[in-house]
Amino acid sequence: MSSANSVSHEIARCLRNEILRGHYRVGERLSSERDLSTRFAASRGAVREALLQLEQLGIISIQPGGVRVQSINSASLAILGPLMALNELPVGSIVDQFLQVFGLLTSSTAKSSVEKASAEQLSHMQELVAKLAEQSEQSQLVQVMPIKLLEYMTGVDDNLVLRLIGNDLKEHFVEQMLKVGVKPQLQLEVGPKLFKALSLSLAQKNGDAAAKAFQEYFDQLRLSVMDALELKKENYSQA
Amino acid sequence: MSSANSVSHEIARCLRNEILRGHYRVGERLSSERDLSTRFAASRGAVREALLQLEQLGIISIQPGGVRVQSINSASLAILGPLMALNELPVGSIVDQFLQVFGLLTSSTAKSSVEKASAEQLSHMQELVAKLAEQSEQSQLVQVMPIKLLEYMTGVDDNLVLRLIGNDLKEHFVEQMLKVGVKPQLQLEVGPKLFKALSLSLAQKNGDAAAKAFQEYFDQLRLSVMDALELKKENYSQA
DNA sequence: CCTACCAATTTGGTCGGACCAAAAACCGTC
DNA sequence: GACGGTTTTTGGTCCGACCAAATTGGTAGG
Repeated sequence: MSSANSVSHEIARCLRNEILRGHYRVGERLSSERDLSTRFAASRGAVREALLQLEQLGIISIQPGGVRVQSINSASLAILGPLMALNELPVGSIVDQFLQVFGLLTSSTAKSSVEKASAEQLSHMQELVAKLAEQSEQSQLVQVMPIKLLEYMTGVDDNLVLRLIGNDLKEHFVEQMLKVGVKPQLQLEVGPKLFKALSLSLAQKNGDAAAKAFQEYFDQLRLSVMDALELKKENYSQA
Repeated sequence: MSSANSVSHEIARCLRNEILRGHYRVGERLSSERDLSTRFAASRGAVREALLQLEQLGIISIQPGGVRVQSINSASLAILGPLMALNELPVGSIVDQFLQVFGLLTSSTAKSSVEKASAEQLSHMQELVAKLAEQSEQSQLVQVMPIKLLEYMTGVDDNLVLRLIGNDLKEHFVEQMLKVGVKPQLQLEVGPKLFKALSLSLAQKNGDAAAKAFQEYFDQLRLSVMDALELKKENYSQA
């Protein structure tokens, strides 16, 4: 990112959270730029830049006469991150939905990439999978997700639309999960099972098999993440 | 949208197109805000607001010392629209990729919504399908895509992540295709086939069947759209 | 009492000039 | 040719001002 600590970004963050938390009703007018500049003890220019960001996120609509709050349902994908970062703990349902979609896209990418891959690329994927399998045997590292492999597959698939969605999804989510410190406890056999299935599907250049392997993996991951979230939640309520 | 005809938006549009057209190399420095304000005969404030928009799109990075161009691969999903609107005719490969992903997400939505739907919702979907089938028999209207049905299914599914992706995808694409005037000539039996399959899957509350129906429909649609694009392309090169 | 219309006010959009801190560019030195 | 310090450039912010469009509020008419 750029200067995320600038005044305008700070104002944007604040207003964004207020809106996401439901402090305003849909269609309601926000304070005027001048009032906001007073409230935040900032110049009107800074406020304008902040509002412009929120407009790009699709949560407000700037028009002569006033700034109006829009429904989150009509927002841009980029609000996902802020939405999940709202509370100390992301809302479970959204995380679940996220993993569902992410799994879907990942499976599709896997299928496509395996089918498109050259012999050379296939063997490189094999290498990556082997390395992952090795690591997973030695230690249950932070490395819950075979990100490297995924990125490589994304490159092979070369579907810009898919890549762009992945950008927004990853950027605003993965880091968020890591920050919260959710460490899903996958069943021990889930990882190796994925790698074995992947290795096989690569050897056979079977895209559907690769897709299915990822799909099953993500289903397990979803369950684990939800469990981990539950656990965290209890800890919070105790503290 | 808001005041899309404002100076700052106009500057943003111009610079955006330049970047997307590859007038700058990745990492290259853009002109300074002051120089840009001279070039566009605008105030520095307007230029700043324009740059801020491009930053939100993820195609530039603003930092003290200079504005740098970023790779489109690391951009946000929101550049899809502008990317396709670059030339009179959108690039075929992107349209293809788009329809691929859109079909995938639609199928997923269909599956989920059918499985989640209440009896009431199911019957409403049946109605919509019936209405569509009726229309498709009478006339080959503009109505290539059962948008109404899709929106309703999205509502039933109630997956925010999916909905947000859909927002960005639809907003920037569907209107674009309509503007260009691409009218895919679907095989006559494709539409009715979809409706029949959908109706059946609804009656049986079979999500997988609904998903499959949409998948096949989109596969056909993809082919038709690509053909239509080819045709348009030839017309252009003749003119 | 409600409606339609008109004026005053508010609001966003733009401009110009100014200052600061950080980064980049430059240049002399070793 | 490489290093370190100075100068310049660049983004970040602020202030005050003007315009046009939208909102608001009051007024006259039904």
